[in-house]
Amino acid sequence: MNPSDQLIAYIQKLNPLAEGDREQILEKFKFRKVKKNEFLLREGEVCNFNLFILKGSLRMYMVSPQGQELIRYFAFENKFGTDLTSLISGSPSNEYIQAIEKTELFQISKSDFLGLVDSIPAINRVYRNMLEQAYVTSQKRIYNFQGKTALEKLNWLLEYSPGILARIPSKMIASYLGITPFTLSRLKAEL
Amino acid sequence: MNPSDQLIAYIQKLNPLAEGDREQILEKFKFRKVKKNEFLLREGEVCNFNLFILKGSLRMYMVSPQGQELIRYFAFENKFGTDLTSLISGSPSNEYIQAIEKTELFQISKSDFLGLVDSIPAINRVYRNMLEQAYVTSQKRIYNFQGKTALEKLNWLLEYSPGILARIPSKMIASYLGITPFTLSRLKAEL
DNA sequence: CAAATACCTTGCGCTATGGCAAGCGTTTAG
DNA sequence: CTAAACGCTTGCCATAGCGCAAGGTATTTG
Repeated sequence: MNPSDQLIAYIQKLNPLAEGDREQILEKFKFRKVKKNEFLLREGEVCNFNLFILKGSLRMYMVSPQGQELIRYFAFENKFGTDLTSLISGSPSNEYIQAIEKTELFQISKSDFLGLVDSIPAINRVYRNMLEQAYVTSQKRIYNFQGKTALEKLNWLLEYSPGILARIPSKMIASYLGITPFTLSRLKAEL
Repeated sequence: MNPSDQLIAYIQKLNPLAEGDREQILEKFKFRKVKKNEFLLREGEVCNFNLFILKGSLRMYMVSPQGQELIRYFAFENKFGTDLTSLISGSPSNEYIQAIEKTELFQISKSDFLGLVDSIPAINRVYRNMLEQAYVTSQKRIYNFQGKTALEKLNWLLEYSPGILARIPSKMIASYLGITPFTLSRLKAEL
């Protein structure tokens, strides 16, 4: 499937498009290839774009005062990704967004995106869905990590995202789970 | 300050009210007193209301499959509180909402609230603020708990919510922090 | 292709936190 | 007002997970 069809298919799963919407939408989304480890956003920058991932994966993370990377989210193909907090507020981001693999994506500026949100009902629905999902996802993460052992957290991750261990460096999985790479390595040995 | 003024003051801090808005708003919010430990929502029920707390406090929590209570949020005076996930989706809640203290609040039905969101700009702003805050709060919680020790989590809580230890049972604080009451008790002894 | 780099694993000892039991103080309810 | 219930503390022991160091493997880069 070509990139444009992939995006349109995603949108149409949420809401049908009216005559002419397709062109209006595709006009604003810019295709972009990013290399492995390339940054799309760095701490301190204002996030003024939204991304739709076609192929590959990104990670969103912050760096703690002690210099430790804390991963908040892995974004794979057919997901929108951005730093919502910075996007909404217009304030500088606390996060980095970085490609984990060689990645292909569509990028749209904040103003173009918000324009489409207002003018095209299907995109309005996409945005609402993003906000709701973002909230629900973070709630789930809180509830599933609360007082859980490393093994329980790992099992939870593997359940809703099987195969992730083979795709993403263990180091990053550990950071996402809030455990050390050592502990993760030992757990994997017992699976 | 009387309850009506308290609510109106809260709203006006976000956005000014137009002529006649006050009456329209107050008409829809019902004053309600709840006893300590009284439930406002139970797991399995659909959350079709929004609450504004005038006095007292609520807790939102879920019960894990192992029967453990996991507290997500404490809501104090001058805060809106609801189960956003259930409210938005219309699906049954995974949470309980319970009064921690004797509490006075305003309750508004989902439909009345969404009506005001559409008809009164200031309320629209209130809702947007709720959504953004909800998301930002949960992000903060994730980042501040990730790989942190019990003491670090406690210090973080005390910083943004000093005095909470004197007001809320330790048991609940422990549940919120994801540690055992025993550990919390020991930490308090060292503060 | 080779050297350098990054990543993963594993062993060892240590510490923080959990689990449990007992005792105390305070709140609740008849 | 009293008994029961509940919540908090504290001691003791068990253990999960961390920190560090060393060695092996894979990946990157020139």
